[in-house]
Amino acid sequence: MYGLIDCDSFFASCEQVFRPDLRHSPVIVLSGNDGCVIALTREAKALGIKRGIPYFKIKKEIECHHIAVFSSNFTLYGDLSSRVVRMIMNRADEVEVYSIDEAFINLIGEKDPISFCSRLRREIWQGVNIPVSIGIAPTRTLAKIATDFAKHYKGYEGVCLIDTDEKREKALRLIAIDEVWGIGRQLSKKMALYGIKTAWDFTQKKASWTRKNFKIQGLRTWNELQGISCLDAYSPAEKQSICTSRTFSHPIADVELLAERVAVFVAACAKKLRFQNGVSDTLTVFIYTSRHQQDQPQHQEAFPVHLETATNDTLELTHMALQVLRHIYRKGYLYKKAGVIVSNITSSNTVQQNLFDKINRPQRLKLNQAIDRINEKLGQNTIRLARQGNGEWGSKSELSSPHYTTQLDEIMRIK
DNA sequence: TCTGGGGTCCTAGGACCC
DNA sequence: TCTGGGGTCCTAGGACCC
Repeated sequence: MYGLIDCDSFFASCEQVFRPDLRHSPVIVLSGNDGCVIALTREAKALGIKRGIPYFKIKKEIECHHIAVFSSNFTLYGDLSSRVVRMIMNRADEVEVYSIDEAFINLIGEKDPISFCSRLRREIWQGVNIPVSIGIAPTRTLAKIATDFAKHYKGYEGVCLIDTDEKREKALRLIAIDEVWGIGRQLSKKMALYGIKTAWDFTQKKASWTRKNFKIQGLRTWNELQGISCLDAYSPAEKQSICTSRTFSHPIADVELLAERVAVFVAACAKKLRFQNGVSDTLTVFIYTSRHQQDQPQHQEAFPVHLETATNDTLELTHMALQVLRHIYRKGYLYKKAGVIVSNITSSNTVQQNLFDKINRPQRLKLNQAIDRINEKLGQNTIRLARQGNGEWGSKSELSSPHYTTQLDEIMRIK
C-alpha cells in the first residue's frame, strides 16, 4: 500500500501560514514576473479563477472579489516544504519526496492505514500549519486518485483509502481519463477517439491493445489502474540535468545585457552542480523571442556544446556559455527569455582527467567553495563575476511576502 | 504593457560498426 | 539480374509531471 501526502494549494497555503487573517479567503500566487496564476485556494477557484491564467486578464475580478495576491516566494515554500517532509519522515520509514508539495510513503504492514494517516495529517497541521490530503491505494497512480477524492469530498476528512476492487471501480468510473496521472492533453485526445472517457473505460481495454496504441507508458498507467504497481520509486537523489532560466519583464536586444543574464544563470547552475557534488560535460545556452508576439521577428535557438572535461567551475562554464551566446545571438531580435542547462551530470569523484588540461582543478574547486561559503553567509551575489553585472534582475515581483523563515530581518514581529 | 520554471522519460531516426 | 542484417549509441523532439 502506498500513501500519497499532498499539500492543499501548497503555495497559497504557505502564504496563509503567516497571514491567518486570509485563512478562508481567496488567495492566489503568481509566477515569476507576476505573469500568471500558479496556485490558488479553493475559495479562489470557486470564483472562477483558473491555474495558468495571465494575471493582467483577471485584475478586475481580483479587485472586485478582494482576492489576496502574492508574487511567488520560493524560498519560503522550499523551507515550509522541508518542514513538512521532516514531519513525515518522523513517522514513516520509506518516504519518496516526489515534488515540493507531494510525498509517497510505504504503508505495507500498517494495520490501520486510515488512522495512521489521519494522525499524520493532524500532526502536520499542528506542526507546520499546512493542510494536506492523503490518498492510500495499492499503486501510486491509484493513490493519486484517492488523494483527489480526499481533497474534493468533505466526508473523507482528508484521507481516502482505495483497498478493494469495488472501491477501485467506483473511483475509476468517476475519474475522467485526463485526470489520470500520466495522461496529458495529447493522450486524452487520442483516448477520446477510441471512446475512452473515464479511467474505468481505459481499464476495460486489453493489455495488448494498450501496448500497441499507447506504448510502454500507456501500458504502465493501465497496469497501475488495475492495481498492479509498476512505477519505479522516484529517487530525487542526483539530478541528471540542471536548468536555470528566466523570462524577462522587458525584452532584451543588447548582447552585452544578455551576456550578463546568461552569466548569472551559469553561476546558479554551477552552484547547484557543486551542491550535489556533480560535474557536467554538456552546456546548453538558449535564447527565445516572445512566442506571444508573432508579429515580431522570431528566433528560438538552443545550442549545446560538449566540454572536454566535465566541470562545475563557474569561471570555466561562464567562459564557454558566453562564447555560445555570441554564436547564437542575432542582432535585431527582442529576446524575452534565456537560460542555461548543464546536463550529462556525473559525480565529481569520477571525473575523467584530461592530460592536457590547462586548469588547476583542485585549486579552482577550493576557490568556488570559498565563494559558495561566503555567499551562503553574507547573502547571494556578495561575491560574483563582474560579468554578472550588479545582480539586479529587472524581473517583476512586486507582491512578494517576506522571507519569514530564512531572513533574520524579515522575521515576523508580534506587536 | 502583461502568458513560469524546473525537471523526467520515451521514441524515432541517423550514424556507425561488424 | 541480384546490393544484408543486426546491433549500439546519440540526439532531437515530444509528452508528461508539479
